[in-house]
Amino acid sequence: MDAARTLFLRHGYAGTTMEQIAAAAGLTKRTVYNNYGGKDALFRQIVADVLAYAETFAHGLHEEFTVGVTATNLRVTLDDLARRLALGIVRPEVIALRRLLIGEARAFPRLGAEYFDRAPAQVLGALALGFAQLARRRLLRVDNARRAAAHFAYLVAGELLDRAMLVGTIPSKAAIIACARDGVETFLARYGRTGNGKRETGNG
Amino acid sequence: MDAARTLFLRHGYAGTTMEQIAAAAGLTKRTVYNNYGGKDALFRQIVADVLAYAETFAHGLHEEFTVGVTATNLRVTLDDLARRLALGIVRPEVIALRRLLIGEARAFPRLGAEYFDRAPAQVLGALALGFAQLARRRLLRVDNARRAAAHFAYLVAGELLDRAMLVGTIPSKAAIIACARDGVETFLARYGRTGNGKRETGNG
DNA sequence: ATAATACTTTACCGATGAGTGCAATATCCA
DNA sequence: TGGATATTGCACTCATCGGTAAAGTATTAT
Repeated sequence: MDAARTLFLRHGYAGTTMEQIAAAAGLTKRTVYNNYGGKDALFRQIVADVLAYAETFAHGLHEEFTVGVTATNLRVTLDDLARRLALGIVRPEVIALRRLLIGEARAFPRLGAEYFDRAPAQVLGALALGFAQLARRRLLRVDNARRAAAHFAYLVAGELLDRAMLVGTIPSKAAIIACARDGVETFLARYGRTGNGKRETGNG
Repeated sequence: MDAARTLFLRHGYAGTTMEQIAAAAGLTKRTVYNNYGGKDALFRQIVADVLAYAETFAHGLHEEFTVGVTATNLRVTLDDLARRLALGIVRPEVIALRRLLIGEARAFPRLGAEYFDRAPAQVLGALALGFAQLARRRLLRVDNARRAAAHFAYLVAGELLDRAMLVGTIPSKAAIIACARDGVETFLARYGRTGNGKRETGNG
């Protein structure tokens, strides 16, 4: 399984042969067929495993996100959250998985949607939950928590993600952190209560 | 060429055979080989053509973007720009092209980067140019025009694009317009001069 | 020891599809 | 009409790769 996951992520579905998988695993093609029942099933199982792992990342974001947040440390909390989010999204394995799922979307039409529901959507859900809580505590001004979550996520990582998906190169850590911080800046300009952001918006 | 483009975008590179292309074009496989020299060359040429077309869309955004903009119509101008941008990005052909390039990134490593440079980067460049002009005319407060352009673009279309890429479904026009308008809202909260981003309630 | 199970080896099948050779035929232009 | 060029039809090669067959070999439990 480890061998298959590595090979699929590195060389894609069509670019990986069952013999390569068997060789990398120290097994024989026949054994792989006996245990995992064909390339399709093997691939699906591996994707399912990776998705389960990706889900834990999404849930991990919710931890320590709302507890202990005050008006004074809100910005630094969001900065930290944004940095973790951006660094998590543009990780090479994540990009490889996304590219893999998009590339095999015709052969496996369900997997892309399943990934979206179990990773990005979970992240957005966790963010929305947190923002709603912060809004209830008057630390943010959020009318539509879900929309705010999307704005946060794609402000912070949208460009990096898009570029990484198309170009295939992972941006530098410094660039990621800069994007994250500036994304929070814009986020707080709209959703922060006056006094949180660097500047205030004309409130009506 | 038309036949090949359609087939490649619809069924992918590996999912399209030279015979299908020839049949769709009313030609013979042999003739296609005589004129276009193999599947690789044909594919590259088609992508090049589509990229040239995509570039015109990017440049088209710059038109009527800065001229005639005043403090009073800034918001509606940006709303219109955002709507055009979002509608342009999530068009089925665009999504299909992006998925195609990502899927074939291993066979054609350059094409993804070339697409990024000729379409999204051109859009970001045009936006940055326009925002810089508007900042010079004191209609926006933009410190980093390039970053502002990225924020604008991915606020407006980031989530739609990401979802479309993974799930493969095109969002409804109403959803696109709502995203565009709310993205402008957040954009103006940071980059608008006080008095432009007035209404932060009653979205959707 | 013995029987059941799992793994290995090697060879093979079948399908697919890119690309080619070549002679016959159509099309076009002067 | 004649000659150059483009197109066709068809059979063919070559390579890849998923998947299978069958017989032999290790492992393990009882």
